[in-house]
Amino acid sequence: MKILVVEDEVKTGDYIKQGLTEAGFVVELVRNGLDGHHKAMTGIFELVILDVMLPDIDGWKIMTSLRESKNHTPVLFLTARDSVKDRVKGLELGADDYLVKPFAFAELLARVRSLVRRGVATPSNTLAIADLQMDISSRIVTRAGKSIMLTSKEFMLLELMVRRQGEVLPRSLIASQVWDINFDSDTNVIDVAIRRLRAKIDDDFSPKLIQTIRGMGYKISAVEHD
Amino acid sequence: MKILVVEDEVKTGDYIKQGLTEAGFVVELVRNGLDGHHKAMTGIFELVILDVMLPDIDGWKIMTSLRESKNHTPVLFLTARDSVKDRVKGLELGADDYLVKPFAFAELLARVRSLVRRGVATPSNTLAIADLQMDISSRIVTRAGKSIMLTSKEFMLLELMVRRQGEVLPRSLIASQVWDINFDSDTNVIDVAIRRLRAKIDDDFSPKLIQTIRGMGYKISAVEHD
DNA sequence: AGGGCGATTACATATAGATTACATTTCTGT
DNA sequence: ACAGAAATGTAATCTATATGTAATCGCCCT
Repeated sequence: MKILVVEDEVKTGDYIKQGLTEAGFVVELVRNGLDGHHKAMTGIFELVILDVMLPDIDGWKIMTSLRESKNHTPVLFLTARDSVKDRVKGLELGADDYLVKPFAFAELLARVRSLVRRGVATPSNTLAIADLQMDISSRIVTRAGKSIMLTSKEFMLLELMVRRQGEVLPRSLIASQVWDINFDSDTNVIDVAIRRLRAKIDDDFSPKLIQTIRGMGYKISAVEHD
Repeated sequence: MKILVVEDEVKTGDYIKQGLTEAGFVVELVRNGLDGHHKAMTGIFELVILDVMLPDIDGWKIMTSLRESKNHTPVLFLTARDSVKDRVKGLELGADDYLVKPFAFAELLARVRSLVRRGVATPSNTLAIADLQMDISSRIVTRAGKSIMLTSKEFMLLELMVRRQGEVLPRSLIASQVWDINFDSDTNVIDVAIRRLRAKIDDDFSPKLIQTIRGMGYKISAVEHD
């Protein structure tokens, strides 16, 4: 659930980042159009929040360029007050929604949620695998009926794995989705995080959900392999 | 809770906003139909006050569109003259009330209060969680039968949390719903407010209702976790 | 058997939130 | 209009803990 925010105003950017992070998203904040464009093109984001007014490349160009290269990541525009033209223009270029500054956070969150939901198949806000259940909005995780408290990182990690259950997730993928993108490879945060997660959800009595695929990464699945 | 006012006449708009703010509501004022419509659609408002006569999209259209997309936020119309046709039209479209301009502010306030209290989400005007009860209109809160006096901010905060019990509410969301904070992330008003609320409703004897979800926000729920 | 990968553990540190005291603003009653 | 009280916001300090780092262990695998 990664969101890219391209915003040059420091305060606004920080505000958005913090808020969305609290709401459970992984947020990457970039303060200029060039980097923004570059990052957006990688396509690993589920949503791009784009300020129209940027010092270098403006929001429209990024948007246009994105769509030209068949990138259909939902885009939410931030426009200045009193520029109805801008909003119309944005929607014509293929933006999915817009927001007029200044805005209340609740409003941003509402829009983000609706855009993200549209993109991904999340009918309800609960995920499950075997006897493990996770409710995204209340952040309650249960295994065999017993409720489990997870920390923020643990929760994000588990959410990612359950969303893509059955797949083997390379460390690099996990790193880019749960941690910040530029990641020095000589760290073992992920291993440690997995360890901590296992300690909480895979006790000795039930079948192990998290498997290690040596040399490849980690996988979560209901059936145990040898 | 939050009220959206869509009104193009500057003077009237400011007047309404100021009055309602003084009456303890959080008010968002928008001066054209396009933005008004857009904002109303987010559904974060408890009431929408709509001027019928707007330069771009008129009030009826906004209303209709809102109802078409299953948005049942109460709507209060402001009409220019007392034409029975208009009144009927409005009510047919699903408006909840109307007011003829010019009006005395006291009158507006009375209607607003009655609409807000019987909001869709609250068939009765009491909310409850575990052994805590809150009567919205009389503003009486009791825990285990014992009545508790809350200040205005405390009440709004609790009301928000109880209305969305079980959900984790990010600080920024709380800020935008209970305070009129938009871009001021470096304040700890919310933490302090929570502290004060806890002191009143979560004593040492009964199970704690308000939980802190580190890095995420706060949540109110009947069941305690470890 | 040994090289490499992952598991495990202990530790350091950064940070979020709790708490408290104080300042300021708003309300109330005369 | 004023004084005093109550509510609310600000700031500083304290505390708990989430998370990252690094060092060591263990065990597959060819």
